[in-house]
Amino acid sequence: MAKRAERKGDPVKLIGLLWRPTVSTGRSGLTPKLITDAAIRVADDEGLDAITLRRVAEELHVSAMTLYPYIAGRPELIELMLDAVTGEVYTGQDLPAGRSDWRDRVRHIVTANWQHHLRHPWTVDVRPGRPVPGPGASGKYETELRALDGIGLSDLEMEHTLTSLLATVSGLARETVELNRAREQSSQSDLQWWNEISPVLATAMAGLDHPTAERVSGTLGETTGLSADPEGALRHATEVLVAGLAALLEGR
Amino acid sequence: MAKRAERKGDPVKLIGLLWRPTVSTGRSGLTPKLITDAAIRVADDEGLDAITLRRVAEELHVSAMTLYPYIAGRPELIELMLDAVTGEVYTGQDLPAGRSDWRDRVRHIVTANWQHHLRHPWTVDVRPGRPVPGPGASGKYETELRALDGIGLSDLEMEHTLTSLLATVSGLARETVELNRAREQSSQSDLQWWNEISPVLATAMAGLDHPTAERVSGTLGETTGLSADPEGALRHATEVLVAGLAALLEGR
DNA sequence: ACCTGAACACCGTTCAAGT
DNA sequence: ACCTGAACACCGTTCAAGT
Repeated sequence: MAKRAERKGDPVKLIGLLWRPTVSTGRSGLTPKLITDAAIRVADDEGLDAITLRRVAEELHVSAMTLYPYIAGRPELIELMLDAVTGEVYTGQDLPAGRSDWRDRVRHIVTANWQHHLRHPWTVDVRPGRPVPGPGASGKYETELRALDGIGLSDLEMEHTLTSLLATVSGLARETVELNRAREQSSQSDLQWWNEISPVLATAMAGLDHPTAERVSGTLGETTGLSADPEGALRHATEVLVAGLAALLEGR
Repeated sequence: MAKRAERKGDPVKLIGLLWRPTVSTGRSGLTPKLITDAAIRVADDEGLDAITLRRVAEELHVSAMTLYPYIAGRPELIELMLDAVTGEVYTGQDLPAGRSDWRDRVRHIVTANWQHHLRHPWTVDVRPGRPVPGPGASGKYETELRALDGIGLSDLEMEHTLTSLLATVSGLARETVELNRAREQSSQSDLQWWNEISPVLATAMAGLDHPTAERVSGTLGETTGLSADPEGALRHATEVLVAGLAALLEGR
């Protein structure tokens, strides 16, 4: 486990794999791309923890050690997986830059990234590192910056807006994904869960007074039926961001 | 690894541990709190991956198996660690609700949480699950909601504002933390790193045209000397949020 | 009654041995 | 030249054995 995190990996080698994924080096017919696609299937179904070289190799009917010459190691494989799905965030739908109103372009970036994380839940579990740009991430970055270009923001403001926007989306997607996982694992709705917890919690918290928290989470539960509402938070955050950018641009 | 994620853990037991951490069950003198504090020291220095029961037990001069009766298991220990540091986000500084301008209260929440994540970098690596409220998280939630109370937002808007705000901070802190880790591990500055990568990358990307991305990351590099700037993105996002909330409130 | 050693079923990765 | 089995140094957790 500790060992996993320690190996550094060679960025130059990774770039080669990212940009030339169909070059085969062996006689088994394997390519980085074939391995990556198989791994994405496994991760979509079983989560990032299921991505072990033994498990992916099994999927491809080879031994785990066969994979090493093609993908260098586990961290590199995950980078390859991430870049592959990142490149598909806008496939099958129109590009954000196509919308005439910049507000709609911002909203489109938000929903496309949200759907992307829910389609590939493991993406919220991947630790970011020093970004080594692959074709997928590069193309997405260009697509999204274009949607923010020409509306009156400076280059730096465009970069900061996009970076923070994507951090908000992925942070809230992470909460949603893990909540869904918890719901599945316990096969309990939020209400059932709460009913099991609350008597114990009431005893534990006896004497403590958190009036604001009680009022607000009471309202949340009554309005949404949920104990936490990251998706609602994202809708709200998107509109606040749009209003804030508009105010910023108007003041010029 | 897969096994780690699979064990569910008993929430009722966890609540007991969270709220009565100094109850000792054995003759070794250990308590959940002592174990938790030792684990936090290890994690602050060596990261979340270093939190193995063997490693924590070594710190306390007992065997790994001794810990089980006190902390139930690794996932529960991490929850205990997280709640403990969460309770200290505002210790040693004034509470956000003390500021007279709500804008300053929002900014205070942002900086306190940012510093918290940088002080305990492992916090950005903990997977959120179904939240089991401990004393630390409950107190912080009350503190932060109070800072947003009475400025004209509905209960639901307060909740959504806080949730999205914290997701943005932790998402950007996560990027910063992992960037710092990568910089330490490679002992390379962003510039050195870039000089090693860019010739290989230029060859790989030959023929591809990403004019907006090139222009914007060029500006970012020239202005900040960095290849990525999550901290700047947070400053920008905070001001946009404040402006957006102000616009929302004015329209009423 | 509490503590712990050995054991189980996993990991990523290396390296020598097979084909 | 490519593929792979055994081995190494780890995990979390269980359970029977020790004190």
